[in-house]
Amino acid sequence: MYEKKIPLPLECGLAMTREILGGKWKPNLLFAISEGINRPSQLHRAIPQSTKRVLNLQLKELEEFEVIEKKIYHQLPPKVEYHLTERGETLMPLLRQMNEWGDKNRSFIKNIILNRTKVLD
Amino acid sequence: MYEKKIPLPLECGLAMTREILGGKWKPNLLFAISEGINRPSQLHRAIPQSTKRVLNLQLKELEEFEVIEKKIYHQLPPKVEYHLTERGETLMPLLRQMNEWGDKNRSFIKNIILNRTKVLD
DNA sequence: TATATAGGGGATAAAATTATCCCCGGAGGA
DNA sequence: TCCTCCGGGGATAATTTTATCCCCTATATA
Repeated sequence: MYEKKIPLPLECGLAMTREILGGKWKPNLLFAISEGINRPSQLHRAIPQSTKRVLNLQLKELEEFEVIEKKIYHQLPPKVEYHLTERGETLMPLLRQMNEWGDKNRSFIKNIILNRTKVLD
Repeated sequence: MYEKKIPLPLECGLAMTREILGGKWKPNLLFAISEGINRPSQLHRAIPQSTKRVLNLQLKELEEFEVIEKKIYHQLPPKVEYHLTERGETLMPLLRQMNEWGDKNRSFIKNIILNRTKVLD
């Protein structure tokens, strides 16, 4: 695991939340898991822009902070499931709000992004 | 401005919100501005872990997405104020929730972070 | 035998974000 | 004259995060 050289401010609530939800795919993973997409391969299919590898890394971090838990079925073929913990459930209202805000403002943001380069020529 | 090589998924609400709030100091800036800390120098004093430079960059991005607006008083010495736009106001519930969640879970997260290295020896 | 599925990770490259350094103009005070 | 404050930014380094590549076990199926 990567060890930060610049420590994060442990007194700041915003920084704490950022530490948990800051990963690029973490909100999507949590959302998907909350919707019953629990197995690694399913999650990868649900988020195909990412990679197995990256998703595994982010899942591991979510697990480290006990926001999700990993159930390993010792079978062959192997089976693994991720589920939200109680702590993880408390994040869902936040995630839903994020998703809503993004949806409501999408077209506006989209325009700004798409027009950035076009304005210059 | 940096131009992304990997485009962000414009269809995803979560990604949209991340695009706006993802910067390291953006939540803190918005929070501070909402509390009446409006001038650049004040903001820097409020967030001394960061730098004028970095704060300026992040403020500019927040401005680009019309989450804050910049009022320039053409005076000497110069005076500048940032204020939330209506769009920016709609982010505040989200930011407050982030802050609360982080506060409530701080001690737990703190322990995990602080014990990471200690466990190994 | 070859390919697909399930699960996984080490090593390294690339991308993206932050930080640092040092400079600018102009006003005011010691 | 020197230092402080207000505002700002270019250039570049450093840090941090993601992505890519390729390999692993084992079962099942064409």
